[in-house]
Amino acid sequence: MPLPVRPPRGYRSEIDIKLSPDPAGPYAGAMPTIYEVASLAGVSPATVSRVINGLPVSGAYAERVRAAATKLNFTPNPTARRLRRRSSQVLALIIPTIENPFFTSLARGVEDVAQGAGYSLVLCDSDERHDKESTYLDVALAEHMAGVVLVPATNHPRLARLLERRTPVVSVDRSIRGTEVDSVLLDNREVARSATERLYARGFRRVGCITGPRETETAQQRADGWREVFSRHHPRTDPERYLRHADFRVAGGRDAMASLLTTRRRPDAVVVTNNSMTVGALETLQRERISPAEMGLACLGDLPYSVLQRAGVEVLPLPARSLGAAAARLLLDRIGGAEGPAQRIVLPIGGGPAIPDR
Amino acid sequence: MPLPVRPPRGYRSEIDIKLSPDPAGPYAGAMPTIYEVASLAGVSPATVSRVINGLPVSGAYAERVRAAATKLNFTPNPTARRLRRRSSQVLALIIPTIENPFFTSLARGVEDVAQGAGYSLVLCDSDERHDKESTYLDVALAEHMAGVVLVPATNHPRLARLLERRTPVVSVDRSIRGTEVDSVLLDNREVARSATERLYARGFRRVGCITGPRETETAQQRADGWREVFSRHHPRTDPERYLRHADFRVAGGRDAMASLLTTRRRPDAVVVTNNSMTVGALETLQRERISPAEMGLACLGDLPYSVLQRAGVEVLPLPARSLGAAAARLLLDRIGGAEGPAQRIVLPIGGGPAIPDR
DNA sequence: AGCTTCGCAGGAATCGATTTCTCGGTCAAG
DNA sequence: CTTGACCGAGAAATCGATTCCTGCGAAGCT
Repeated sequence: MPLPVRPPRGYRSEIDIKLSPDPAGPYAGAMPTIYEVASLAGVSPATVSRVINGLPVSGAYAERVRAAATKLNFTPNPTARRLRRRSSQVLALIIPTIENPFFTSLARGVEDVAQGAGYSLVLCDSDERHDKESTYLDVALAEHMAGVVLVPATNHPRLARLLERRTPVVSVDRSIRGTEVDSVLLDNREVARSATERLYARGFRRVGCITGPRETETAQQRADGWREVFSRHHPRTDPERYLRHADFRVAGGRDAMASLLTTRRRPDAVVVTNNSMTVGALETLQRERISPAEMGLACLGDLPYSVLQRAGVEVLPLPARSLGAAAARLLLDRIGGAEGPAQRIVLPIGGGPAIPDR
Repeated sequence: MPLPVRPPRGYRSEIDIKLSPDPAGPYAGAMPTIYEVASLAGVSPATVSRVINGLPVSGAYAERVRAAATKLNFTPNPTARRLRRRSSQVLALIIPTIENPFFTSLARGVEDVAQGAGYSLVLCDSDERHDKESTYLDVALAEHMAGVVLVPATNHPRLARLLERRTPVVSVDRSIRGTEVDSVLLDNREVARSATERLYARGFRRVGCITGPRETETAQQRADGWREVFSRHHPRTDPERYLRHADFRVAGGRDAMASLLTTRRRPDAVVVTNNSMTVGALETLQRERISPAEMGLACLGDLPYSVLQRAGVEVLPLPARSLGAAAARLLLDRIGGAEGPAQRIVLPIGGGPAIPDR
């Protein structure tokens, strides 16, 4: 039985023909390689590789290889494999902040699916910054990641190089303009509409809105949904008087609410378009000793531990986990070779399955 | 000027001597390699490597290489580098759940430091499960990660193989028994003591305690701190009557509080040893319509957005971010080759710098 | 001037797996 | 019985960077 060309690592064969382990060497405790498995099984490394990857190998050989691999507790070195294959079993997930539970839920959704399909996940926090986002996209490229799930921090993430290399990218929660990329989104307009309706249904007379930055798509869509219902109730009032743009953070919500309170004929209820800003809005209300009856609040998105509910806030949970799961499934499809134009999946907001299970 | 031995990828040189780009080939859009840089600079790949890694190279050559690298926008392929060097610039952070803000803050702390030192971070969620934790540890091993920051899900994480390979591991928040591993911990006993004292200071007469699982070290230590103060106030009472073990989750806190309420001569205040259980405890109290004055609560750890504070809970914030940062610094020291016995860093709870800055 | 030393760049081996190519052997058809 | 197709395993190239080793040339020393 011929030995592999290269002596297995940790063995010396230059002068001694007899191969002997070198336990004092720098490789003590290292993982076995395919060469060691091949040598133990009395086959070539190529055959071991074939067995591992399920390529046709005659039964007897396959059995010997499997036995040897088990005995040595062999795991293929993912780095070597990645170098050769030019691809890996790793996905990147880039979120704007790990500290908002909405995104951690989304991350769970992605992870569940990735995990189930044998992929690892690298979680990256772009901190809502274009530069950090770009850096992580470069990392994904350099690391030959199999795909990227991206919650874009800006309207124009730097995807060009990634797409050139045909690395699948799926955007979640926010879409990307001008680039053909799959996306999984919420029906933001509908959620906002529904939140506004609920406040009117509860008897409030004039419902204002606090939304996110002007240039952010989700913020606009949610404001649009509110505006639609508002205008129906107050056809002769300019809705913009009752709309505030903030930054999707606690402090922004705080200030926006303070500003709304000073409005002439101020609103008696407010739709706040994300969870963090609602916390800020609540803070202002509590500071001003304004009760939930005097000023109704609706919040798009949830905060765990029912904080908001307890304060009398009308909460419209968003399916963050489903969003992540759907994005991951779409990404895996593309990685699996699915062709066709970029898809745009809009999740129903009422709960229910994200996309049909397979 | 001799050409490199291997023709650069994407070029053919078998029949034509003239090297010409092959834009239709499968490598369109691929990243440049060190061979291409070498060829453009008219030097050997070895020299390019030296320049990139800051090894001594004469000025003129170095300049040519740098120019070529810049022109081609060259980034060394981390996979190839990792294979050769048998190590990477990636850290793993394994936390029990991404959905507890305590751990996301901790993650931020780790990330800040890692990022600053040029390391990437892979965030893994063990879901408090031994098997998932083991899997991630195996991944860290196989991926040649530079080090691991671990919040152990169990008392005996399977670190053996990682340590054999001399991969540095730092445990955070919870320590590991019987294994020589650096750890960064909180003074759990002191935090609990302090929380208990505060409730007595506020005038409560009998302070009970809800802590985590019996076999969890942090749960024990925190219970010990409470027990110490309790026994000082009630020398002739068996503290165990006023102690409940739950599971560190919301439901556990809910049930434990319900159980405490039925105690003969029930407590008029309770120290709850983590944030999630406090939410559960609050739920029970609100369901029973028991006011904050009737039943005081203290919580070890924070929940963002001041939920707890608003409910009259005495909150003792824990320095999660510092914990993560300190762990990361310790890990980077070890990666940098720091020798010596395993360290055990206990952070002060009052805030202030985690460990002296350098 | 001759010899050693030293610095520095190139050649080639190397990391560990995958994959193409090659070739010996088997079987079927002529 | 010979020849061609085919199957399957081994040999070797390959992925892209690092690093050991060799050797050239310049500088220093006697």
